[in-house]
Amino acid sequence: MTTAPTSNRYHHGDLPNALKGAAAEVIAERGPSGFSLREVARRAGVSHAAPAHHFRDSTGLLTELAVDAFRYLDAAMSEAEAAATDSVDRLRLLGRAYVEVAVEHPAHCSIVFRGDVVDTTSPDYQEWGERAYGHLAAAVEAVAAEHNPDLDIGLAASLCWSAMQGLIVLHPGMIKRQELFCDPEEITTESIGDIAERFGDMMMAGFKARP
Amino acid sequence: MTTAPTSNRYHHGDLPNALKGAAAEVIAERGPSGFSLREVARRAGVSHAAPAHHFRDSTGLLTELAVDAFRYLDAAMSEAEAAATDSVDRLRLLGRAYVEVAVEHPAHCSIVFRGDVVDTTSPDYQEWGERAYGHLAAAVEAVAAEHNPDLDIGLAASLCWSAMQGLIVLHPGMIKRQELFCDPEEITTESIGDIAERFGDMMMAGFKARP
DNA sequence: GCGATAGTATTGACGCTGTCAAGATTGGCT
DNA sequence: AGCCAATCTTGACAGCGTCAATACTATCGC
Repeated sequence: MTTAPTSNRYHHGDLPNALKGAAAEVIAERGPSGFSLREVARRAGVSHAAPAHHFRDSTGLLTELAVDAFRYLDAAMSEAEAAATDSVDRLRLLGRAYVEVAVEHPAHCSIVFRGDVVDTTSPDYQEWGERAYGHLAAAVEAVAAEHNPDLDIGLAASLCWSAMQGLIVLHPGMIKRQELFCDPEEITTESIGDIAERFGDMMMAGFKARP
Repeated sequence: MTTAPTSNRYHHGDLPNALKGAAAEVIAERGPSGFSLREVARRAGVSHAAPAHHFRDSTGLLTELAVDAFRYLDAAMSEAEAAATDSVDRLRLLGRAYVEVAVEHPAHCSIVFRGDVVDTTSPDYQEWGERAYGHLAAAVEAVAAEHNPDLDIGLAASLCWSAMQGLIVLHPGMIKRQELFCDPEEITTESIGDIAERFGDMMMAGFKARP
């Protein structure tokens, strides 16, 4: 965005971002296992060894993508918070935001917790991951303050995150299952965002319940 | 188990299972991205092209592993059902069973929903997946019958499955997070199975709540 | 007993991959 | 101007998945 249209210059201009974009494209098309540094370099119009100068190796590039996933999450969650009317609505919208980021950035989100291809010990990774989690924990805390002071904040936040992450992973199978095992008439066209909200409501009913 | 100890016979005896075992080993050690057909063949003591005669290609082998994941799940869930005292306990134990299968068979479970490396349209995959889901849906139905007839069975079952699947994926990060951001004294050594049960209780509090 | 046959495993080849070392090109600083 | 550091290319190497061709073996019909 900031630099000129590369053209036939020896220096690319903004190769790191071009590579990240190409990588996201490849992974979105073929899945994480279809990713290859050489293919990414090809799409960015540079030689096969160029990426190594900006990202040490394939793990370096994928780790940057994972951090970007958290950055997207952070941004979307901030927006959701601004739009919320109360604490319950806020948590519901955070859930929706989470899965919608996964829809918008499938490549980033498909590798963000893949410890075998991402360096999860990277400071950036940990910092931005913690930041995203912070949104969730704060929202759960607000719900607890308002509806149930005995709620285990950490456990409830983990449950929310797990449910949303699981939903993202399982959703394709849920669709396919509907087509295979359900009557055509009872097939829902409900979006994943709507399911996320309903998940949120179900969990929050549990959060409010006192022992 | 059924055949002789291979020794120096030209024919292996039970190569398919040997290959599956070796594949599970490699994936458990190095993650899905570290998997390679040639390494698997090496560990089974056969030539690099031998696997192709039993599993068409790497997707074929990994799909078999994914189906085995569902089989392990089916077995563990059946056991859990037998041990349960009531409908709520049954659902709780199913959750524990799910994550404990993932602990016992990390390789199988790390690829079971990876559509890019597994053929999720395979009849075996769909049949055994549906069977595992059946345990969960039936247990949710029992809870609904006893505590809340208005409960959306499908949604609640999906939420349970999502939460458990998400827990498995996020648990390593949860551990690391504790070490990084928590006071050493408030670090829990709670097992993933215990967390699964507490997740279950939290969700069930929501299932019981009527609007 | 014996040969045909189908099943099982090997060998070798191909193009693809990640990574490293060495060299070429460029922009900017002194 | 001249030099340096950053950037990119080229070439090489071993490892990978997959295919075709070949070797070996168990078994069944005779």
